[in-house]
Amino acid sequence: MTKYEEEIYHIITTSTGHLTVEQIYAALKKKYPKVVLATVYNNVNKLWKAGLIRKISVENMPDRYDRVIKHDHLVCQRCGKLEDISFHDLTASLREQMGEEFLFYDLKIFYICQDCRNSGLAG
Amino acid sequence: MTKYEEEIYHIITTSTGHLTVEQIYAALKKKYPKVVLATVYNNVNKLWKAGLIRKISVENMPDRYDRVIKHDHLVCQRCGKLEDISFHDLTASLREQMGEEFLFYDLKIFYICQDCRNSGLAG
DNA sequence: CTAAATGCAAACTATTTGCAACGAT
DNA sequence: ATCGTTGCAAATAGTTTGCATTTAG
Repeated sequence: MTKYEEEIYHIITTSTGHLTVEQIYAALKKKYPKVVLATVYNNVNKLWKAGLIRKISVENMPDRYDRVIKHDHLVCQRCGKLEDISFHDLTASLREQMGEEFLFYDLKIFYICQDCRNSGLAG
Repeated sequence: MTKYEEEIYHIITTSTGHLTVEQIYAALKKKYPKVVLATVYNNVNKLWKAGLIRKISVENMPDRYDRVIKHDHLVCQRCGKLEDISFHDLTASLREQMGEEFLFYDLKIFYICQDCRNSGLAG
């Protein structure tokens, strides 16, 4: 692992923030002011292809990166905030219903987070 | 509903193909050669905001559009192909585990489709 | 020395926006 | 007349690529 790869991996896996490339870039820049965005993209892709980090795509937002340990996600439909949550594992049940092996599954629950519910705009 | 809105809605809901904007555009152009891409984007967004169609984001591919009737998705990790599948409904179980209401959930199962498994490149 | 990683700019893909012209009330 | 829709071009966001330079083994 190169310096940046290691650092980026560290940033992603120690944050609970489900960071975007821009956010990783900003964090990395504090320590290495000369780094450029493309380097972050390159490294994030490398880590992802190596299976060391997880990529999360949500409609209408930039991709975010996360630890690979198995867990599900709660997505606020209003502000886009992402939180980890671990529901009962579905692997066995899904495999049985499918009648076939699969690689992994991705479960997202969309809701309105407490912050958004509080900050008015009822609905 | 305008002419295009209606037509686009029709294309999306009668296809099983989980079409991208480009594909919708191509289909629409056969009937209305003068339509432009931006119009497809605008209408697709309008339909989506109105809750009439569903948007599907998968890592590393353009968004696709689908019917709104509740169902899950099978995604081929290799070629990106998307298929519908309906697993046992998880709503009650998730709500119970969450202890809170949510809007909806999104379940994707990643696998290698038969076509990809056949066409060599073992693994 | 060599191969891989980085900085940088340019390219590219997907998508959105501004605006003038058009079309349907 | 008015207001939303369309065509069109330009802008933007997110991401990838090519290449010369730097860095690490």
